[in-house]
Amino acid sequence: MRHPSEAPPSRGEFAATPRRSRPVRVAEAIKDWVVEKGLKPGDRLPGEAELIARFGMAKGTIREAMRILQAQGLVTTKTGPGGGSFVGEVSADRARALLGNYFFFKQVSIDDIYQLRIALEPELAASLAGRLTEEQLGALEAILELYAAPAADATEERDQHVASLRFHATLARFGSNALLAFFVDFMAGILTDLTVYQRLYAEPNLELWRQGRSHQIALIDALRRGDAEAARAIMHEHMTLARRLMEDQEAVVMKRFMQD
Amino acid sequence: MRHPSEAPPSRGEFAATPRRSRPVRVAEAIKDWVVEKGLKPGDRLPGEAELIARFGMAKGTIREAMRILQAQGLVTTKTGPGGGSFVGEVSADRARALLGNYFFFKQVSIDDIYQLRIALEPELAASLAGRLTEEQLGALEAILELYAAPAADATEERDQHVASLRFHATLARFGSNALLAFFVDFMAGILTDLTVYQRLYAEPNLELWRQGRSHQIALIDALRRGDAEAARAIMHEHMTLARRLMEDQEAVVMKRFMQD
DNA sequence: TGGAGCAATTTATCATGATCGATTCAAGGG
DNA sequence: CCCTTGAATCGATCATGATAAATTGCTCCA
Repeated sequence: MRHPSEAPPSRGEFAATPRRSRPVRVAEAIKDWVVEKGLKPGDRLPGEAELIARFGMAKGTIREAMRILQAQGLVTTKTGPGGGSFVGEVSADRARALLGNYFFFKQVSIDDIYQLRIALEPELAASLAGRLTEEQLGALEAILELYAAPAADATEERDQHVASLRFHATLARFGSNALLAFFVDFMAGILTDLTVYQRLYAEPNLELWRQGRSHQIALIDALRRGDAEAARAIMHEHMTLARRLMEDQEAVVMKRFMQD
Repeated sequence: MRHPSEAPPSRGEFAATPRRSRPVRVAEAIKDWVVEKGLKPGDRLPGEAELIARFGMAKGTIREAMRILQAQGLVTTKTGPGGGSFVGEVSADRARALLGNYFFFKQVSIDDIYQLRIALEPELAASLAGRLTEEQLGALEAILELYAAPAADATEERDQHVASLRFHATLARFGSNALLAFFVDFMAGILTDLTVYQRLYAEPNLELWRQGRSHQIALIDALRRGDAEAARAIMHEHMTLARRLMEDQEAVVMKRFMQD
């Protein structure tokens, strides 16, 4: 950039704040630009070459800036003709992974998770009563079929618990409150990871299976009837039961990066 | 969600799966390496030069990988002697910003936020009853002093609301449940941004000021006394009041990137 | 003549390596 | 005590080539 080809047209904002590195500043400039222009997911961003010209910076710098935006899930980029960078909606999976990183070094106990589930899941259930299509109710019932019979061994038990958590995650995704849906889904995700990677729920537990399943059957019924208060009460009991049965388990903490 | 079927196969070396770009693969390798070694925040990572040698890749590739990890808040990097890259704990601010990106294109109404606040904040208040030091209680009371008198104009009104939200954010940070604390803090952050950037709470509202303040005073008292149920009830009433007064406001949605 | 398949071209991003600049800390000299 | 100097390390640039994918266009057979 110390060359005659230097072209600093729209760099007035940068010169003032050399505090952060250039790629970071470029990334933020692009973010602001997207907001300003009101671009939507799928819209094209300028290509590498144009950005290089626009910012008057080297290719590597621009590429690092795009990596930042990619890592945050804000843009996706394709190679080839017609390729380039595009505005991308942050996926729920990526958001969960990024948030999971935050909790990596924090101490989060099973009981912490259940304190939240008890507060949130009944609210979610109540808000969905009478608002689900038959197709959606059918999807929930299909998940229930995955553990129609008690588990025979530890492996089967684990799979059933993952399926059971998918029941809650699915319910969450049906919700119209994106915030509530995400939080519930996030916690189901944590528990799924713990189940799969940390051998949580290692012991088959007939009592949890029987009562949990009957709760979920009753819940679907209440949702179909549109009985919000019943749905809330059932979910509350369901969560309270699960928490009680979890008390035996060790207070495992999060100790792994959730993958994108 | 991740299922056992898509568990990482033989990702021992990179050449096997060129599905994702090299920088991404390097970043994940470093993540895994950190987990494997059980490194803690502040621990040193290999320098650029060593990573170049270790992975046999070009400097730019390594740098892009580090940018990815920096964007996720997982590493920080310093120049100069003794510099290099270090494992970094993801800050709450960054986590809020990253999660905020997820909701950027989602429709989130004020009512959605309050549905969650009503469910969570009382729970937080109850869990903190009798668990705060006098210093912490003093910090809360200090915030209260910032709006001891009703606001005179719109600007003052806005500042008072930001301070009021900081009351909730501060309370959240005192909590021992990191999950609950983050969620409450996150929503206070959203409302703060809406207040500052979108002229929410534009009209001085004497009723909200009077009742809100008396609620918070009563809440501090209950917290000091260690009366969990009273704290829960007061916070619930406080949130319900706020939601009711919010119903007049338009159902503004999130439309801006929260800054890092 | 038509068109299905395949290879060459085109247009992007992706990756490399050499080189120079900027920043930081710490040790010595005024 | 300041403050210059120097070494270590990341930061940025440039030129060049590699790789990937959509398009073009050509061949060849029915």
